[in-house]
Formats: sequence, structure tokens, C-alpha cells
Amino acid sequence: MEKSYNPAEVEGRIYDFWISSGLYKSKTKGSTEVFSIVIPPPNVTGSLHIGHALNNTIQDILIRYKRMKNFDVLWVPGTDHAGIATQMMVERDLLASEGLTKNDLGREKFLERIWQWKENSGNRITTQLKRLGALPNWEMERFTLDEGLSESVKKVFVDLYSQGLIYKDKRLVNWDPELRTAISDLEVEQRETQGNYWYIRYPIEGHDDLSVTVATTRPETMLGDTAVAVHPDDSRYAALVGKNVVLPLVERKIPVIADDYSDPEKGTGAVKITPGHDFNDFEVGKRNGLSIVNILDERGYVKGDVPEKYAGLERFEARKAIVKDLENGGFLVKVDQTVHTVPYGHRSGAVIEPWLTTQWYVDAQALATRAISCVEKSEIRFHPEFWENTYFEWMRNIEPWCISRQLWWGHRIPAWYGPDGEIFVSMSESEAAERAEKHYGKKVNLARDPDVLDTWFSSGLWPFSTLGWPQDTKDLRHYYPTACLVTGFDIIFFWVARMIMMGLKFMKDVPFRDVYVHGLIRDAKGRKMSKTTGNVIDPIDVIEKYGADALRFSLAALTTQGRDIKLTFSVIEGYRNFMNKIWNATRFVFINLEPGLIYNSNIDTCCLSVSDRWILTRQNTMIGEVEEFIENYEFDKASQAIYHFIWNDYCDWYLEISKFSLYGECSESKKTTLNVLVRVLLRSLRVLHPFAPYITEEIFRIFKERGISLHENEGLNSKSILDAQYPIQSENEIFKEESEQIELVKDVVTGIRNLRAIMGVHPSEKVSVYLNSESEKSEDVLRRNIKIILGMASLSDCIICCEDFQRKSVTEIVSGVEIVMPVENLLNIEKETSRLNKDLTKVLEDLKRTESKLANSDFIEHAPSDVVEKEKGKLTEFQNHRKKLEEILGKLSSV
RNA sequence: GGGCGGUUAGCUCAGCGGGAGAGCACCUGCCUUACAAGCAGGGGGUCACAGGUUCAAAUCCUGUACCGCCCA
Repeated sequence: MEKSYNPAEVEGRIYDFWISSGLYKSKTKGSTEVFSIVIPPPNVTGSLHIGHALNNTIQDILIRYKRMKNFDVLWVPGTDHAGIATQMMVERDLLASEGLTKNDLGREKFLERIWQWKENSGNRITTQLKRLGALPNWEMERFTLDEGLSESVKKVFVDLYSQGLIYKDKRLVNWDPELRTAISDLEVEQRETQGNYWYIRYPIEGHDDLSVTVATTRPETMLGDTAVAVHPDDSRYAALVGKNVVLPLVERKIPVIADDYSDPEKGTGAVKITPGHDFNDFEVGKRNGLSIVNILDERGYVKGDVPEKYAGLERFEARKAIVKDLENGGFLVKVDQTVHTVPYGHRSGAVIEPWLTTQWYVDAQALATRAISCVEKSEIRFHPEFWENTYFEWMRNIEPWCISRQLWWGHRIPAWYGPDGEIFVSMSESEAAERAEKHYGKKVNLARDPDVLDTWFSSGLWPFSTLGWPQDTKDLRHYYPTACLVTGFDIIFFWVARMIMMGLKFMKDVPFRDVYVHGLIRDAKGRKMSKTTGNVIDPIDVIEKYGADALRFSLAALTTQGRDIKLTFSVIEGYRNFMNKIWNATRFVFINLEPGLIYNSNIDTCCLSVSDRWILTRQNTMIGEVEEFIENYEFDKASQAIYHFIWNDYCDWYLEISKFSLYGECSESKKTTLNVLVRVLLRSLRVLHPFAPYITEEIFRIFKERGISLHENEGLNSKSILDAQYPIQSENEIFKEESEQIELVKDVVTGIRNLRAIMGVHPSEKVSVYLNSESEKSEDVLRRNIKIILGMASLSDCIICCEDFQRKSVTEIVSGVEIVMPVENLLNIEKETSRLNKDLTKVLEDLKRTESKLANSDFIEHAPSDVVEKEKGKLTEFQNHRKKLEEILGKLSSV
């Protein structure tokens, strides 16, 4: 074995092995329980970012863990066509490379281009997932625009339409003038923006001296004003209600109306109403029967029933012109600076315009009822639970979902129009034609709806469309509902909620039982990672530098419940070191193994030493904890438990203690030690495997290669560690008594080492100490483990006795044991006195607190008896400690 | 404006009713043949603030301040 672990040499080879040996396939034989996950499909043309790394690491941990627990696991991989994002990219590329627009190419040619683009970049994201060590069932890989998935999309659309849950409606939508498509509420980002409040005076018709002043952040929309609203109770304006104002520049006469939408406290208390370009105003217009004037085209240029002067101006150019003209005309009262929220397109970054169009909608409210109750009834559980609130909040106030997009890349809406606009929604064109013929009594030409569906519409079907729906497949029956969905909180609305609605509607069952919501990864300063900030950590770079296992372990360790993750290289480096530690612990074991020997890991309990029993106890405790933590999605705690066990228990103590046996004379003892070393190592590797699959598989392989054989083997007859059983806590390997003994020994050793350090004793120099305890039991423990103490503390001699010393010495008291180290001439009495006084102060504080507790009758009465007993134990301990310290200090003062 | 999270060691975060913890950073000493990507030892905290509940509060409740996110 190399002296340090080299992930770059190992990872590719191991991943190929997993693929070539078919380990990614589901293990259906002998498994009774099923565990399935569908991947949150990344953008097919995208590349793996650190968020994907986190998301997929967690899924891979779950899948590997459950597989080793003998579940029939399925992890469905796949990608998303990402309608807007992908089309935007290809359009940009087309323009840059050939100076062409999509319209120059035409729909079909353009779509060919996108497919080509997808083919070129389509493998990148999956290749990157493989580098991370993710092992989904690649045979099941899906793409949202696959034939099968397209069938499900059509089927869902047709069914929902026939039930009236999908409908066409003309209303305001969020319109992206740059992409020239409608987008959903969720794709709009409200940003606080520095802007102006323009106060504009609207003269009252027929009264030269009367006017009403309105305030607006979007003056150009005045071209579309069809009323001015004041509050019904606002006495300032009561007289004006029913009169008309003359819209400046436009000269249109529009009414002053009373509507409580107007807030008397805000601005002037009078508000201009533009039903064609503002969501609130649209509602006001509906209530008051106002007409709608559309003043913009799909690019955001002024057009329609407006003064000729402004027609054809871009919206912000129009704003400038209008403000200028208002000022010249004496209509501009004042301009205040203000911070207000402006809607921006999530993808394009363009300012969104509310725009009146006809679009397709899903009646989300109708689907939400059951989606809410299934979470209320805990048929689906969020982890951490508080995300339920976010979910409920949104679901209970859900708006109709606009699903049509004026794009070409995506699932084309399966609706055909007859010559008179009659709609035929069908699974196919021929079916539509058939129905049209019946309807009209003759053959007619049908035109298909040009638009495509929101990408999330197809993603919403993902948990069942990927399993074959609408066909009644074996996979669907077997793996639906999935066990768990792993996702970031940013797509709870976009995706999680919609999958729940769709799953309940079409599968009559929830799509998953658990939703594990992880945080978002941020940089060291807590900022979102973005290309523009330049603070992006590329997971592939990390993997190349530190190895995939180090990255995975870091992500798992940092994933605390419900918090964002601040990722820094120093953390990853730390876990890279951990991998190297494991590697070297393995090297140590191999160095000591004797070839050809048969190791029996089915250890005969009676041969075990105290330290053997201790490490087995520690390991079994750890195994139980890790199991519980993983089941609760507490990956941070699980990884910490493993880390602590391997590094601090196994390497720092057991491995060091084992040397006394390995380098000793007794071959029986040596054999037992090796058995325990091997057993604990192999079990640790299996516990660790879901978190660090590469290094554990590699070490496992080396074990097999070296021909290490064990009677009751540690899964070594499996071809992969992934096919070995996950360790389970073994009650008969928990030795409480011996475990406590070693903890005492450890404390004493640390105490001695501390004295050595204080006195500057060179590590190689052997010294002698006296150990003095008033407890016979402790004394007995120390006597029986004297070899460990001698070795671990580098002692020449260790005398356990109760005798009184008169020699110059330094002292430490740990766990009731007085450690006395004679130092003869080296003693600095002042320093030692001050050190011990510091200890004494602490003990006196502890003692005082305990005494006052026990003196409190309320405490004795109310506290549980075990707490009271514990407190009494502490009292004795502190009293002894105090007594000893005072004796030592007394002696020091007389030296 | 409404909702959700957070405030614990220099930094990142655990702990969430009974003696303040980890990793990193820091200080001291060690190249002790598994590992210097290491070993040993150590220092460091009125657990944001103010009330309350309780025999007992970092932990539960209320309020305040500040930070972050989501929705208007």
C-alpha cells in the first residue's frame, strides 16, 4: 500500500468496477423491503454544481445504506429539459455563432438544433455524477422529453382538461418581454429597487381649477389608465367621485371611482387604475366594470390606443418621454425617491410586465385540498418538520398555475383548434381530427396550439412517469410511492408541491413518504455562490484535489438540520486527512497481519482483553447511533459518530494499545488482537461505505486481494463492499464494565501525559509515577491494566499504593485517582502551587453548587431520585478531590 | 406588513430541562517505523438582551434587539 491515500488513482477504477459488475442494478433477490428514490432531475445541458453534489451525495448515502441493509433499492436517475434556460442558451449561441434568430431557422430546424445541443452536453452532468460516486440505476435513466414521459404529460393534460381542471383563460400574466413568454408567479423574483415616485396631476373634467394628484412608480402606464380610485371613506375626495378626469397627454376621460383598494395613507390617497398592466388594478377594474387598455406589445414596446408620439417606443424610453412631457405640460407635481419592489424574470433578468393574454391554467386550488391534508395527516413528513409551514402557507393561498409558455423547447400542448376556434384536446392529432370531423360533420383543417408546457408540469409527474405510468408497469407497482425525496427548500413550491398534487391525483397515493429538505451551499462568508461573484466552488475541482470521498464526507458532516451550509476548503481538507487516516490505519493492520493466517472474526469472547472489549463496545454503540441518525436524516451526526470512533477511539487508543500485544511475546494474545483489529476495521469500513464509497471499496478490495480469510467473514466473500451486510449493533459485544475501566485508564494516562508536558519531559524519556486512589475498585482496575498505563504514558515504573510521599513531586487528580510524579530537583513550587490552586478554585465552586442543591429541600422532594443520587455521588467526589488538593498544597508549602 | 429560521469558544457549528461540546484556528512539546495530510498536551465561552415558568433554564414561555430567508 502507498504511504498515503491517492483518490485520483482509485476512483475511476472503482467506479468502472461498480458499473461492470452491475452493482447499480436493483437487488431484487432475497430482499423483502423496498426503498426507492427519484433524483431531482438536473438540467440536461447543465453541469454539476456544488448543490447537486450535496443533493446527490445524500441520496447516494441513503441508497447505499439501504442496499447494504438488504433492501430492494431503486434510485432513478435522469435529467430535465429545462425549457426556458435551454432555449435561451441555444438562441444565444445561434445568434453569436451565425447571427440567426430562432425564427430565421423555423420551429423544426430550431428544435433540431436544441436536440443537437442536448446530445453534445447531455452526458456531462451524468459523467460528473459518476465522479461523485453516485450510483443510481443507470438502466432506468430518464429524460423529461423521452417518448414515455411525453405520453404521461399528454395523458395528464388531456385528463385534467376533460375534468375542467385545465382551462384557457384571458387574464394578466407575468410576461417576460425579453423571452417573450408568460412565466409563472414562482419564476418572478421580487427585488427591492431604488426608484422614483412620480406625482402626477390629473385635471377634473369641466373644472379648470380642480384636479386630483396620483403617485406612481411606473408613469408610462398612465397611457393605459381607465380610472382614478379613492377610498370610499376618504372625505377629501368624496366630492370628486363620479366625476371624470382628463388623462394628461392622452386626453381620455376616465372616471373617479370609490374603491377601498385605495389606501388613504399611501401617497395622495388617490391611485391611478391601469387594469391592463397591474394585477391589483385588474381586480379593481373587474369590480368596477372598467375597460382595459393594452399599451404594450410582446416585446414591451408601446403600441395600441395611445398617442402616436409614444407608439413604438421601448417601455423605458416611453417612461422618459412621458415624464418629460408631463413636466412640460405642468402635470408633474413632484418626484420622490423611493425603494420599491420590482418584478424581474428569474431567468432573463428582465423587468416583468403584467400583460393581458390568453394562457392555459391548472386549477391548482382544486388539487391542493388533498395535497394539504396528506401532509396534515403525516402521510408525507417533512424533515426538518418546520418546512411544513412553508408548504402549507403556499398551498393554502395557491393561485391558478399558468402552464403555457411561448417557447418551442418542451412538451407541446396537445390542443388543436378548428376554423372557428373550437378546441380539441387529444392524445394525438389523428384523434383530434376524428373528433373535429364528428363535431363539424366534415373534415376540417386543424391548427395545433403553438405553445409548450411549463417544465415543472412534466417534472411534477416525475415520481410516476419515470416508472412507466400511464402503463401499469411492474416497476410502478413495486416502487411507487417512493420512500423519500431529497431536495433543497428553494423548490418546495416549484416541484415538491406539484409532485404531491399530481401524485395524489393520478396515482391516488402520495409520491413519497418523506421529504428531506437540505440547506443551500454558500461560500465562507455566507454568500450565495454565483459566477458573477466569482465564489463558485466547482465540485469537480474539489474531487480532483481532495477526492470524492472527502467532498462527500464534508457535505454530509455539514448538513445540519435546516441550515445553509458554509463550505470552505479547510473543512474538506480536514476530511481528506480523515480518509488518509483510515488508509494508514489499514496499512498498520496489514503490516502486522501474517500471510496465510486464518483470521476468525467470530471472536471467542473469553479470550478478549479489557481493551478489546472496550473497542467492541465503543464500535457497537457507534453502529447503533449511526443507524438511528441515518434513519432520522441526521447525516451530520452520523458522520461525526463515525469520524470520532475511527479517529479517536480506534486509531488514537485501540491501535496504540494493540501494539503492546502485537509486539509482545504471547502469540495467542497477538492473534486475538489481530482478529479484533481486523474485525473492527472491516466493520467500520462498512459503516463508512455510504459516506465514503471509494476508499472503503478499495480497502475492501485489497483485503480480498491479499487473501485474508476469516471464518465468519466480514462480507469478504461479496464481490463488493456494497454487497456486504451493513453492520448491526450486537448486544453481546457490549461490555459496560470493561468499557468503564478503559475510560478510567484513559483518564489516568492523559493525566500522566499532562504532568509530563508540564514538566517538559521529553516523549522518549521514561519516568515513574505513583497512583493513589481511595477506591479499592479503581486501584484494582489500575493494577489490572498496568501494562497499558506503562506503555501509553511511557513509564519506567508505576507504583499503585496508598503510601504517603515526602518526595518532591507534581500532582494531578483525575477521576478520583491521584497521580504523583516525582521530579526531584526540577520542581518549581510557585508554579505548581498556582496550578493546583486553580484546580482547587474550580472544585470549590463545584462543591458549593452541589452542596446548595442538596441542602435545598425542594430539590430533594421534586427532582427525580436518580438525579439526587447522582448529585450525592458528585458531592463525595468533589469532597475527596478538595481534600487531596488541600493536602498536596499543604505539603508544597512546607517544602 | 405576514411567516419561518438564527444569535453558544477567534471562525464554522453541535447540544435544546439536571456537571458548557466538536472541527478548524491558536499556544507548547515531539520526524515515537500506520499516518507531519501526523502524535501528545494546553489555553479559550456572564450560551444576544430583559422578564417569566421550574427544585433546576444555553435548553421551555413572553417580549426586545440584531442577522438571514420566503411571501405580500
